[in-house]
Amino acid sequence: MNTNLTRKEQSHERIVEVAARAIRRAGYRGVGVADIMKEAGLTHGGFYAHFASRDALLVEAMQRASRDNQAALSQTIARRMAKGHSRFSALVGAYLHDMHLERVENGCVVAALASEMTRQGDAVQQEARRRVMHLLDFVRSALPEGVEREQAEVITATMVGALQLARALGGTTGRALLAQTRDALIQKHSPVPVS
Amino acid sequence: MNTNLTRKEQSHERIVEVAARAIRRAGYRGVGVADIMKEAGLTHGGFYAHFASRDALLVEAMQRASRDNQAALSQTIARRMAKGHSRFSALVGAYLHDMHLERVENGCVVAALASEMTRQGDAVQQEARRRVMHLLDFVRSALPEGVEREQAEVITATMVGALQLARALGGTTGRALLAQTRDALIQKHSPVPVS
DNA sequence: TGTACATCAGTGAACGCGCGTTCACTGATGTAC
DNA sequence: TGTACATCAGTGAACGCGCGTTCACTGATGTAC
Repeated sequence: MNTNLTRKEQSHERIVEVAARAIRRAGYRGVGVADIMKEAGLTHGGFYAHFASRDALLVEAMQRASRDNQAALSQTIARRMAKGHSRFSALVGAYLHDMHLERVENGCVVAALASEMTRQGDAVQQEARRRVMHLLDFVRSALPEGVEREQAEVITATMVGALQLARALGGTTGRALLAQTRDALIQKHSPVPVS
Repeated sequence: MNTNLTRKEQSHERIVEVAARAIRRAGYRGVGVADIMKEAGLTHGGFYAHFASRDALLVEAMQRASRDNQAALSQTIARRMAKGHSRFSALVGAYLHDMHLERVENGCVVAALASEMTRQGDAVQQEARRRVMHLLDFVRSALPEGVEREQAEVITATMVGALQLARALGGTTGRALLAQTRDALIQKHSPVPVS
């Protein structure tokens, strides 16, 4: 943790970090202000010295969740590329990894919250749009040569949908759906078509 | 409405119907028991003469939403097939219709609630799994000849994900993502490959 | 056909609980001289 | 270096509100004779 930060800035960071995990685990409405503050080692009264409202925290938490997740994905992708994977198959393998079935709180914020996004206040919805756009950019930048840029939208939809359905199904069925989707995406967009 | 039903059964049906729309519009936690009863023309006190708990209503509401939506989809698909579409392109066109961007409350219950499913009580989660399985069956039964049955999982994931992302993005961007996904799915699984 | 009673379906007040937000206060940290 | 004071960051009680659930009661419907 950066020690150049004020005592208050450190608390702020801690609250946002806790919230970034909490909203992915429990949903936008799943965890209260008091719980988040407690998990950050504080009491709930101080909350409004840090944020204008609960929604303001949600906005920062989404940014943080998105940043952390894409950093983690980038690392995994780099590792896989070092082992000989293409950038694209590394992305698909990392995003649709079995680990993300259980560990929702460390995963993609879009997949964790997609169906709730349209039901939030204006500020949260606006940030949600940005997070979706950002995910689209991330996928777009990993597309193989020769694949139309617009395919990023379809691929992202497929990955987000697959992760959600696999989580909802759970168990063996869920893992099978995830594996099926991984294979289909990688095969379809592999540089050398199998025909 | 079936007149063979008791007065009480008619009320029950009405409550479930209202709830089936409410959960898709506002999420599992978005509408209270009192609101639902009011919209059904009743007062909240009578609720527990109809359901053991709020969760019990959610289970019935999901079944109802699923049934209603698949009936509507089937009709639309039949109309499109009569105009010369293949069953599969009729399904994709119906499911990913622009209309469903706004009209969440009449749309697919899985797309409306996917990311919230893992956060519900046991009974609701179990019913959610059934709804996902049912949607997979529905898509599977519309696959073109020669397409592997397992592709239903990938196609369903793509459609559910696309609808959610398009809703979250909203406006022109959302409609573009939806159109892109429609085209890609229909082209990929068209009986005569364009190559 | 009419009367007396039982059952049914729904009413509305109330309870307990949790939540977002506010606020007067406290102890720690930083600053001026 | 030490003292006096201001500012900062956080505390914890309290408020208002909405929600799921319970329950004693009421008016309507059905049934027995």
